[in-house]
Amino acid sequence: MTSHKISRPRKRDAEATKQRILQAALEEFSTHGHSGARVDRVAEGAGVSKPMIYEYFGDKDTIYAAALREAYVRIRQAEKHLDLDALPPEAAIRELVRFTMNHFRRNPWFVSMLAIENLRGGQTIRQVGDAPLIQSVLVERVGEVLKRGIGAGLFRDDIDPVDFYVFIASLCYFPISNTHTLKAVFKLPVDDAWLDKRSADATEMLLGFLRQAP
Amino acid sequence: MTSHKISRPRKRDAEATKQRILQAALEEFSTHGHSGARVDRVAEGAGVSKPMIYEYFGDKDTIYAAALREAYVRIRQAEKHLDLDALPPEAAIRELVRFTMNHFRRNPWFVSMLAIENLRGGQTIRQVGDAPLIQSVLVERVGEVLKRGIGAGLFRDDIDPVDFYVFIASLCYFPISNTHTLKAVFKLPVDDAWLDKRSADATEMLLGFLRQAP
Amino acid sequence: MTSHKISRPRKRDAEATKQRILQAALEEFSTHGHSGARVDRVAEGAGVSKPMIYEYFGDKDTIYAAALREAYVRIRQAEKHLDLDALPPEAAIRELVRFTMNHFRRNPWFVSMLAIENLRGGQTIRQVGDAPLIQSVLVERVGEVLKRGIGAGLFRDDIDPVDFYVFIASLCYFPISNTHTLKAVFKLPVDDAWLDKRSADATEMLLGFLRQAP
Amino acid sequence: MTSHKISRPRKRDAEATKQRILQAALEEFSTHGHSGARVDRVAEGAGVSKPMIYEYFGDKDTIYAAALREAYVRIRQAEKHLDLDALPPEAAIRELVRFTMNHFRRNPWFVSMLAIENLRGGQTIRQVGDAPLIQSVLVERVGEVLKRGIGAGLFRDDIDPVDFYVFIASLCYFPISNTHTLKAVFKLPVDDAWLDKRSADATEMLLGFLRQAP
DNA sequence: CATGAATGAGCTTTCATTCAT
DNA sequence: GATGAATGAAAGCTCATTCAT
Repeated sequence: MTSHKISRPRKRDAEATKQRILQAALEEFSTHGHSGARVDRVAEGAGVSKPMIYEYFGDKDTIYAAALREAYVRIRQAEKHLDLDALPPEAAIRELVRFTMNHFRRNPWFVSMLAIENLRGGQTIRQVGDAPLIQSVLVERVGEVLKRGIGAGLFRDDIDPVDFYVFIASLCYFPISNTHTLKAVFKLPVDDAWLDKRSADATEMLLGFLRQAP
Repeated sequence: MTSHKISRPRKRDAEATKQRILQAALEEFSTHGHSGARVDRVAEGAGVSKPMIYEYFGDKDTIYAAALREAYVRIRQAEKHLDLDALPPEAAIRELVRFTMNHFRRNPWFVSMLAIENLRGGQTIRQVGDAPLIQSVLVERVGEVLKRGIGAGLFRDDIDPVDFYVFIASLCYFPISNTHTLKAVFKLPVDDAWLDKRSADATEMLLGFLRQAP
Repeated sequence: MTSHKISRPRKRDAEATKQRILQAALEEFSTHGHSGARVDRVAEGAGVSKPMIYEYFGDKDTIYAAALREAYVRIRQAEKHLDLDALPPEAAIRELVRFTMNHFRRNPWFVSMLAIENLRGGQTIRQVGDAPLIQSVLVERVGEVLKRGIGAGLFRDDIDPVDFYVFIASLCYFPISNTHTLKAVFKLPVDDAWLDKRSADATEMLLGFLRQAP
Repeated sequence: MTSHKISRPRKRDAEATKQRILQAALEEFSTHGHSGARVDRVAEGAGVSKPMIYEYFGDKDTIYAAALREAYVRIRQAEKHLDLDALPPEAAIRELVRFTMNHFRRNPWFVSMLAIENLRGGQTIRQVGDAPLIQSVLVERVGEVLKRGIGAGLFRDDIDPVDFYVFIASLCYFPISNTHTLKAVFKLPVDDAWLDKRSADATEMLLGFLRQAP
């Protein structure tokens, strides 16, 4: 998420204003959590007055819900850039893992929003529903790759794409989401090099798993 | 007749009170996060007056730090019950994964505290330091098991125990920490059965990885 | 082709708009009081934008003043329908009381405006001045009836018409203005039947008073 | 209601503090109405900080309810000082009217609270219920006097005490509650002399009514 | 030690009013 | 003339923290 000051507010443009608020809200909530977020800071970040925010969204919870939804929308958008069709199955898996790791690494605000929403018991995501907008595109890609791999006799055929995607996500999410405790507790150097190695090892692990007989 | 005689029980009481506060704080912070936690609720949960809490801890941040430390202490305590010495290397790995998964599953407050502290950028854990009290015993166990496995020619010899433990943790942590979004977004039934399957598959994945030539 | 031709309709529209605002304001202020009234709701009720309201009236206090004045204007208008000339004095008094009671009963917004303005210490009515527009027609009628009654030797001759009208008003106003507390505190059934009985009794009371020797 | 600054707050006395808040709330609500009342002013008037008020009462509506109840409690207290037993029936009625008029005149805050609560549709009084604390003592007195008058063959026997009390109240309430509009609209000099005359005339009117055959 | 009473500072939300088109 | 967009100022309410007993 680019945090450089939003370009000078073009006044009297409702849609643009709403978008600026959303952007600021996403920054604020992902950095401070739900209770820690301050509507004042959202207003300042968006370059608008507080009443505008309430005009457009109603109350803090609704701003949060909108920000969470926005997080998913953006991530989904970013995921569309992944194209695995040209790659053979195993290479596709490699690319998938690499992509996922980078995805989380470059969009830590998304990882934060996930953590925050889960800490809240998923109250909001459950209501946002709106599956098509929210569901990861990656799962579809995974499904396609697995099918190709199975067809080529390379992968076992008893793996659910969602379950498998959760493995990928698990391996990529944790080192990013828990960077700080990993550094402090295990003295790990959670930097790009370490994450790249992690990504590579995870890939091997996952491919090994896929190659195993059921 | 000095007051000497009762000074011992007093101390006992004080210690017990402090412990009750810690327990209440742990519950409060893990369920509501740092900003969401309320000192009033901690006091009520501990059955003491608010000034008591300030007497013992100073301010909210310090209570939080103590609760975080307490979380690690308790988890470390629980980890001591794991004994892998009697098991052959591969069985030991299986047990380790099983144990870790159950560990997170049964102590969701710990998972929450990890998420919370990481969202805060690890501010506190970095200061708590106190490594010996905090570092996971599991890493040592992992180290021992890996060594035995390497000695027996079963496992590759280029794996760092900490790195490997992080793989285990990744695979077990994510489905627990992100239960709610997994349910809402992927319609996954994140229940005991699903988690057991996950644990089993993760085990295979990890063993496969250990068996691979470097 | 000047714009002259449409200037008349414009004026008509402007006047009509102003009237709609006044109507909405009257509703709003009489139901919510001065502080409780919301300019937004007046705008919505009148079907115009807020700036329009400020264009026409200036500020909330001025709207209130206009609404109060409007209340008096309307009431005065309604009072014109009372014709006592054909009735003998005692019947005229009966009709007068009946009319007043119904007047308050059917125009509770007027009773409310009176209460509201008095709670505000009469700040506004004092400034509105504008006596001719505001003074009740009823007082004149009362004066005429009393004169006729005195002339006929039926009524005592030391009664001031205004004072007497205030008696009528007192007896009719209170049960309407205080309906809710009367219901709650005295369990009175303040409905049409009860008010009719009240009106009848009040009439006897007032006639008895008029017949008494000074 | 004495409005001179309350004697220096004796700190750390919960009951006294609560009472001071109640006093200040009564002043504030009766002067400014429900929406117009400011919690800040109540706090200042009571010599406490705002949080104290919320600690003791919860929210603005509850403060209002407590103030309304307090108004009734005080009025009932004041009404206890009326003793009619020694007076013959007609004198007792005279005294009753005189007392009621003075009651309203000296406690305008009570008249205001009645008007305010009625403007709110009696929302609160309906919930306060609590009849014994709220019902006027005067009604009982009226009942006793009427009974004595009927027994002495002086009064008609078809008058309900409550209904009759409402006549008294009507005649005394209106000139007080509507002082300001009466002054502004009818140029009436609503002062002590005028109110005394009113009281006297009302008495005659009411006695005449009581003496009439049914 | 222990606590009921109290508060400064800040948070979310509202509202009369104005700007800019 | 008309309005959607915007805001300064304040209102109700909360919370970490301290006082006084």
